[in-house]
Parts: sequence; C-alpha cells; structure tokens
Amino acid sequence: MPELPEVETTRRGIAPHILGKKVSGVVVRERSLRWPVPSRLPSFLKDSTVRAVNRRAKYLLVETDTGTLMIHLGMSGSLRIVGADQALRKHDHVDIAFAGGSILRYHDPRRFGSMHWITGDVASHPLLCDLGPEPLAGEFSSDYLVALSRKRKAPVKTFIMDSHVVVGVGNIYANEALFRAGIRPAKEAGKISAEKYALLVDAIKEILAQAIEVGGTTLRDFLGSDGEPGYFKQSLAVYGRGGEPCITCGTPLKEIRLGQRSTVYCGRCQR
DNA sequence: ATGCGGACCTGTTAGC
DNA sequence: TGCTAACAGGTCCGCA
Repeated sequence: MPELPEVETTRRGIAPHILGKKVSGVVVRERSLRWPVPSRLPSFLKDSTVRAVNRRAKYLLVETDTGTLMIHLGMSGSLRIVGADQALRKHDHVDIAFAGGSILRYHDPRRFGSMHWITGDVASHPLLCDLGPEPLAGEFSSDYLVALSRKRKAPVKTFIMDSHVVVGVGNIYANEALFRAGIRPAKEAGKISAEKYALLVDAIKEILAQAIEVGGTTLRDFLGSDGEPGYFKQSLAVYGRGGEPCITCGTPLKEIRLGQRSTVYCGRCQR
C-alpha cells in the first residue's frame, strides 16, 4: 500500500495517539522482516516516552527520549492503533503497547518492511544518509533535476524513482506524474529539457500533495478496524489502465516494463 | 559512478 | 471449479 502519501497519512494518523505516551511493553511475534527486528527492541523501548513522530522518505521516525524507532512499511505494511482487546490477525508482527492501554500494531504480510532502533544522529543512519531531497521540499526543483540528470542514460521514470535522486516517488505516482507532465517514461533522463523538468517537478509536488490531502480524510479510520488510506479512490489517469483510452485524447494507453515495474503511458500525449 | 537484475515474501488475480 | 503462474504499492545489494 504505502507510497509516500500513505506513509504520511499513517504518520498523521498515529501521532496523536502515541505522542507523550510511555511504552509499557513490546511484543515481537515475527522478527524476520526485511532486516531482523532487533532482539532487544522490547528492552530498548520499554518505559521510554514518545516525543515526536516524523518522516524521512518513506521511513517513519518514532522519536522517544531514549532513541528513535525507524519503521518502513515496505510493500504491504501498515500500522494501526488498536485496543488491548483487538483480536490478532495473521501477519500482526509487532505490538507496541502504551500506558493507558492503546497498542500500535504493525501488520505486514510480505514482510518487506523493517524496524530499526537508532541512538544518536538519525540523519546519519546508513539507510538515510545518502537519500535525495524530499519531493515537497523547495530544494527539489527543476534546476536540481536538470543538473543531476545530465549524462544520465537511464529512463526518466527510473531516474525519478531512484531514492538517491528524490525520495518518495513510487511506481504509481511516477506513472501519474509523467503523464501530467507529458513526458514519455522511457526517454533518457539526460535528454529531457529544463522546461519539461519544470513541468515534472510541479506534477510530482501536486500529485503527492493532493494524495496526502485525500489520505487525510480517512485519518479517523486509524482507530477502527479499517486502516485503509484513501488513495484507491483517487482518480488515476494511467496507472492500472493499460489498453484503456487516454483521458485526454482517447488513444489506447500503452503498457511496458521499465526496471521490472509496470509502466503505462499515452504514446500521443507523452513525448 | 551508473545501470541492471536478483533478492526478499505472501496474497490476489489472470489464464488454462 | 480448481490449479498454476504471474504479478503487486519498495528498495537494497552485488555485479558488469
């Protein structure tokens, strides 16, 4: 589920329920996520108090007074706030219980997600220190993309999905942003004009910001049984629509694979 | 340095 | 209807 808007929605959904709360206990039922969950995580977290819930790229950073829990949701992870009486589902791998009775429950069928415990400087963690800028930050600009892309031969879609270039642009939004900007996904990153990159940057920012807003409408659901963020409802112009007519010109959308990811575009509107 | 393919997993869907 | 294969929203790593 999680692209950046879903991670941000999750952050906003869980933050009010855990800020200022003290951890009363941690249960790890399945350690083998993408990287092993630290075996001492329960002792690290026990009795520490949540001071902030931040996000860097698609990592959630639960900052406590003794260290930071870094969570990635991978392809299929989700976090929900549940009561102590909430029945366990399959793939509920980790519970973090707080004084007062609420539980932050991590669920992840494919186990591509991860949990790390960080003490010291969070930004210098190996998984964070080489990341590109946040897409919604001012430093992510057409000037930046132009400068970085010269001499790059990779397809522009692959380029903007590279977390060293910019974080948080997953497969769905890469497809959608390239459609909005009128850029063919397979075109060499280094051959895209500054004008086109300006359109692309605007498209990425707009789409992500919109998706976060839409996700925001489902925040209340984080307390209930339905933790599904709302991006499915969002109208997608190309993703998942291969062979169907382009919403602009009616031409059937093409579907190809780039870097083993499904890529959909309009051969007429995107050049 | 860059770019590509493989790897990690389970659940759902498409196709025979 | 039932079995099998292909595919799915991420991203790190190793190799060319």
